[in-house]
Amino acid sequence: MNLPEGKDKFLQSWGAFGSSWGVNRTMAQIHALLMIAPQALSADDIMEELKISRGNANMNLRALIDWGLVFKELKAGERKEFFVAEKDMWKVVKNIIIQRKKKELEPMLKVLDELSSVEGNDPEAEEFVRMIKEIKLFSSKADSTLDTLVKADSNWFVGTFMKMIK
Amino acid sequence: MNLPEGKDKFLQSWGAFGSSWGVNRTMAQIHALLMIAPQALSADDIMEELKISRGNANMNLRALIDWGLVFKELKAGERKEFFVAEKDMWKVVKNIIIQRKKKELEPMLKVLDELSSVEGNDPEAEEFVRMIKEIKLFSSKADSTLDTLVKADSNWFVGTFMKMIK
DNA sequence: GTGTACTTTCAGGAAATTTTGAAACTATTG
DNA sequence: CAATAGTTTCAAAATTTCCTGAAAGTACAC
Repeated sequence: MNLPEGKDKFLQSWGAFGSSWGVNRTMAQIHALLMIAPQALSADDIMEELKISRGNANMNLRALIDWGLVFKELKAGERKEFFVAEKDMWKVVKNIIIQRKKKELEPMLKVLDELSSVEGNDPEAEEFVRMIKEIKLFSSKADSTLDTLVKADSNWFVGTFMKMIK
Repeated sequence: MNLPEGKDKFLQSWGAFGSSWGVNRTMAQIHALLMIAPQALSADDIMEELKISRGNANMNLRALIDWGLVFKELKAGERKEFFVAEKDMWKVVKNIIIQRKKKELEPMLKVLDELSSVEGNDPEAEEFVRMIKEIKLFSSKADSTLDTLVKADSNWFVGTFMKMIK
């Protein structure tokens, strides 16, 4: 396979992959594009490669920066901004975990907490509270596990973890 | 908080949570409703509680059954079908992992494999292949880790895992 | 074999999400 | 400080995804 074909296939696949995980297609594609780029790209480069508007490029780049997956890079003598992606996969995944934990898991835990105080002694209320507590227990465990994972370092993960859990 | 309020809040939150993870809102809500139900519900019960159409209820119920998160239950003397959710959270998560691994992670791995054979010796092609290989390595590790996790049992996860990885 | 009770399907409509593009904004240059 | 180069914003349009409802399908009962 040659480069343009491969590149295109990667951009498509990464976009679709993101899509099915609740990340908008374009954001995933910009990320993909920057990950495989040998140097920093400008907004115009990205607009051209992905055939997207300036507004779209700008908004998704900012989101990627928020997530810690992309950085601005200023080139001496150039007025425009350039962008580079974090290329260490362990850091990429770590940042994604941190963000999604904060934006999705933690708010859910808070809701579950509130819900476990539902009153009532009919079977419906009892089952509700029982199940909420089971979900909460599980989610808290997942939350702490992710905390630990995020603190651990890359080598540990790729090297030791798999053997450990065998 | 009383039951109807709590129930509503849970259905809303679980729907939104699903949504942000690429699961359609209604599917997540049906799942939520069945998880907290003390007994099996019929399609009509679900339609009424969630104010959705028969078609919608039916399609999402089938998807949930596919995912191993919901089962049909036939009641003696009743012609209609009833539905119950898997209530063991560990099994719920395990089934979700199995399905998403199969439907999303594994196809991605296949694509990455094809892409790592891209030809070319300019810096762009070299960086492309280098990065694809890094992503593939990481993804394979994640894939095997999930395999191991799925084989492990609930007690092991909730009990030992956390201490182990500290 | 006909009626009845229920389930499934899917084309078209509705809703949610994403994208565009042009105007407003900001910063740098001469 | 005016001109230029670039970035950001956001209302409206485009697209994608989801839902509805009616028709077709299935299965049991009589």
